[in-house]
Amino acid sequence: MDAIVEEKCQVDPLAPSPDPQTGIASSVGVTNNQPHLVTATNIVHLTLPSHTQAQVQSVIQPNQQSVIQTATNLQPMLSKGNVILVSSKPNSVIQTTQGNLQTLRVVEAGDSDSFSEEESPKKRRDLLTRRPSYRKILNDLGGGEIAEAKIEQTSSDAESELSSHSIPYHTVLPATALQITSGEGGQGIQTLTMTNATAGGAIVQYAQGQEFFVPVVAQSGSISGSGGEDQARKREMRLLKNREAARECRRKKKEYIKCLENRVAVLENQNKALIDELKSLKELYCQQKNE
DNA sequence: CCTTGTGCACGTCAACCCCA
DNA sequence: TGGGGTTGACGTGCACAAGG
Repeated sequence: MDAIVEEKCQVDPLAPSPDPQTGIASSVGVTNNQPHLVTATNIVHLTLPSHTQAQVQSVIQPNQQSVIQTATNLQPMLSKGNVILVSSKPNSVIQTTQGNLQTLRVVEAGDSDSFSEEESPKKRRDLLTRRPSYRKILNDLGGGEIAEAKIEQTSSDAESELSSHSIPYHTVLPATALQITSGEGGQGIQTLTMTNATAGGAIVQYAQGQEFFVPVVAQSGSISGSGGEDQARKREMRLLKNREAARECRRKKKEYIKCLENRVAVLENQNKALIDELKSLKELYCQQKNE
């Protein structure tokens, strides 16, 4: 049975510069027995040769110590000689619910992602002071493709509606809501809601939050094209895109906050485990001292 | 049942950033 | 350097719970 490492939050959003090059895929590996690492959207699968399965919650950060937290004891997986590369930071921890801190041999994961002294001051300052956008964070998380594809599709929908007019010009949308059918046998009836009806047209919104812009129909059947109306149309397009962008931004922000909360939980557990370990080491030390 | 407070999602504006 | 993307700020509407 393979061990599965599930990444809930791979990159610390507060890290100065979550370099895409230092993502989990490039920073985790095992040299012995050639385990297999696969990254998918938000999930990292770490396949190890051992016959164990572990659910792992981890926070792996490019410039900080990293934590891998498991629900089961990882001891059988991490046989002697295995190496986990956790970014370039030493002192990373694998923590289990049993409180077992796994001993790791941490090696350098390469210098390409490290902060070289020769880094240009400007770039360096940027990396230190600017918080990355949610987009970058999500890209680093690996989920950005979906979000971006959605945006792209939505905006291209709007543009293609404007340019190619896949909705016939003579289509009249008299109500504020109507239904269309799609699919076979009339399955998938969708409700269209018209919002923001203006002189330039109306935004038509249907089920799952997707929208497109329907230009107003002139008597002649052509899109009204005077300068003022063109301005209005451009404005509607801008508003539509910004509306969609704001929605996406909020979604990313929520994800970002979840990520932070997740990290807090993991770090709290790590802290607790380290305190326990320190305590037990102290006790051990005292015992040996008294002998 | 009505009012009030709270949380959430949304739309819009404006400032900033990035890239061609 | 202009256009477009991103995101903080602000206002609004809606849903829901609590209290009178």
